[in-house]
Amino acid sequence: MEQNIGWNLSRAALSWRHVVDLYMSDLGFTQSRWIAMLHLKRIGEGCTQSELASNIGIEQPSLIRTLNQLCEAGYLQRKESEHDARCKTLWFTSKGKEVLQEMQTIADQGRHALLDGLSDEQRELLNDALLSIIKNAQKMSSKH
Amino acid sequence: MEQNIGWNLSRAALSWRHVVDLYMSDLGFTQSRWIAMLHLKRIGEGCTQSELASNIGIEQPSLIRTLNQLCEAGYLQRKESEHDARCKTLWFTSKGKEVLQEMQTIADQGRHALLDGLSDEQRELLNDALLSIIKNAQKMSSKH
DNA sequence: TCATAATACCTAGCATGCTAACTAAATCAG
DNA sequence: CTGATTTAGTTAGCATGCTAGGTATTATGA
Repeated sequence: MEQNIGWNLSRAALSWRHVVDLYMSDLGFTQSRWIAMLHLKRIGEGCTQSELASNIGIEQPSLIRTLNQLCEAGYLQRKESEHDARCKTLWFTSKGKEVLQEMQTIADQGRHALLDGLSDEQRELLNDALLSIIKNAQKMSSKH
Repeated sequence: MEQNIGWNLSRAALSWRHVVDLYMSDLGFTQSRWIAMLHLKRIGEGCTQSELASNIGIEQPSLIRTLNQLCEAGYLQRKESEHDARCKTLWFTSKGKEVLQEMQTIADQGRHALLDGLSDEQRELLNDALLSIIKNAQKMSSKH
């Protein structure tokens, strides 16, 4: 039973992503794009790409592909930084600002439905267990 | 806090995979290849590709790429089925049989380390929560 | 029996994470 | 000041899941 826990983790994460993608597809967003948009909103426009990547917890190259798509789709804009010629800062377009609220609503609804049947306590225990696994993984990766 | 649970799920699953890949890389296996090998061992040589995919819980095209790699690397062999010309059956090579035991050991060690700090009860609750999410996701996907 | 549906395998291409390695710019150290 | 290191952004390519769609074979049903 416990032998499947890693696989179940993987399946649960994939299922979650597919459901979010399904619900966001009406808006034209996938999970990674939605995550990037909401994190940018949270830390504030004008941050650099590497700041956003670090805030989300992914590597820069993973983020750049997503940013390219969001810029192409007209939700974001890159601007050269005035202080540091290496940096580019990120800004919402007006189109981008418009979808933020609706995106948040859909994400909340999806999460609500996916966690249906789990008590508040169970959700908390789940989250704690996930954080514990992430922490253990970091330790193990850095040792290797 | 609860807002991050989906993202934490995703990070935990990815971290898990990367740790397994790290430990398996000495053997030349990645998570998906290891999963395919162990599931085949469990259900028995001679099954068809679609049986294995269904047993693992992935779609056929996802499995086929992995099987190609395992066959190329000399761990598995495909044979035409005698009863049904559409099917191919899967068999371990002697090289494949040799690594099975070691693979299982490494996987067990990795899981042990990743779950370090979680009690038996917490592990069970985690697993239950994951299964619940997977079930909810299936319901939601089929409705759309 | 013969057309239609279902099944098995496969290819092609998307989505998303990663590492490796490049360029340009800033910073630091001798 | 100049060479070495660090940082930001990028491209290239691997790993893995998926769906869509094609081909061959089997099963089904009128």
